[in-house]
Amino acid sequence: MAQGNGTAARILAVAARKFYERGYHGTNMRDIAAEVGVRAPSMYKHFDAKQDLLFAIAHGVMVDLLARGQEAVAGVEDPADRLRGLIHQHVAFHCERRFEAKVADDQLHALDDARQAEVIAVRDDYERLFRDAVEDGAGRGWVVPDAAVITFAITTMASSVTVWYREDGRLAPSEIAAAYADFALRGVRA
Amino acid sequence: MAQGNGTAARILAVAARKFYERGYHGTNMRDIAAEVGVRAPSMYKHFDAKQDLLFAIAHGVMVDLLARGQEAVAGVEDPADRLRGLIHQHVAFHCERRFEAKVADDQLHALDDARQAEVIAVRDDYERLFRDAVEDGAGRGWVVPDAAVITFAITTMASSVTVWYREDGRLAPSEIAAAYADFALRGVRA
DNA sequence: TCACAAGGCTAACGCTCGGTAGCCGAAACG
DNA sequence: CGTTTCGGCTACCGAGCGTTAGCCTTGTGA
Repeated sequence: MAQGNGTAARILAVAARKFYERGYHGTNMRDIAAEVGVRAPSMYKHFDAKQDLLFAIAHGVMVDLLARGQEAVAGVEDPADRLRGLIHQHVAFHCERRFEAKVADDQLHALDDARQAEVIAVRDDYERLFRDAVEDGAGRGWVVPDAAVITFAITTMASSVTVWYREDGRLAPSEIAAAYADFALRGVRA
Repeated sequence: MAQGNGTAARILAVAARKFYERGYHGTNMRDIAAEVGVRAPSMYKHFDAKQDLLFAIAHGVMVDLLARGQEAVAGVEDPADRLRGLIHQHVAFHCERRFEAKVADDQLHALDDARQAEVIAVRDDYERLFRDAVEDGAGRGWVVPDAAVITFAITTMASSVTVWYREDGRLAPSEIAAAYADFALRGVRA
């Protein structure tokens, strides 16, 4: 989420959690406002429409995710190292920002076509980081029956931490990330 | 979906696809009715409330899934064979009934507590089939840092076909199922 | 000091939604 | 052959929704 404790940032933080819990259409502006500590009309001083909240959340988290993914692979040659770094970063990120991340995964259908396409374009760039690593690996003898299928399997599996991760849970994000990375890498390497 | 071409069955089939595409709260009764070829009030001759549609879809698909899972492991001793059979059946099922299956995964929040609990109870029984296989495997030297985490990773990954599988696609359900099962089994075995 | 911008508030609008009331034709059944 | 059931329909209701209008207080800068 955008930094800061300003009202706009708090609105986005609350909206992300509500959209995560009940979906975009299952959440109303009055509920968000109440939890922010404000009345619904006041939110329109910060955002023009409810859909802008969803777009800000989904687009913002995808842009951050892409940037972190690009950092993770920068200068790394070996595809196994690249894939491991990507998975590790992906899982840790999805633990720490699980509300926004899951909203960006599941609630895009509520955006109009143009904005949905804008978010998806960023997501496609991000997924390409994974697919490139998998395809490079396939060229070096990994077991990859279908690069798209395997790539999607890995990212989906790694995203699933958004469902169950808890800050006060038994496992730290980096432990979970390591477990997933190990699992996936064993899965593709002969 | 329940068999038959009766109006009730057609309502459920359309509702499942609409809930899949736009979510429960993003779908209205008039839209479902229009696609069934009927007016909204007529649907109340078959179901008492909108939520009953969601429950019928989610509970129905989970009950069927559990039954098929139990068949898949019946009489199979080796945990690797059991896990492979479970994944194979899970993936094929999620291809063939992707609308209902994804609705049962993602839309439970829209059910009241009692019905949500009822669906979750069936889902828990189903997941236990997988966890038992993973734990048995862990007892035989598989690489399982955390049985719950690995089990959830496998089922989530295998469920993800609901997002992209197409009936007219390049890969048949059983091919996809085999790819996932291979990947997962390599992931857990030393 | 005073104008203005920022950011709260209350009141309320117009629309959409899930659901109900009640009518009607056709099929099933005694 | 009459009657009941089934499953459509139209008309409509009441609630809740996103959003707007317009007012007021507070802080800021000329």
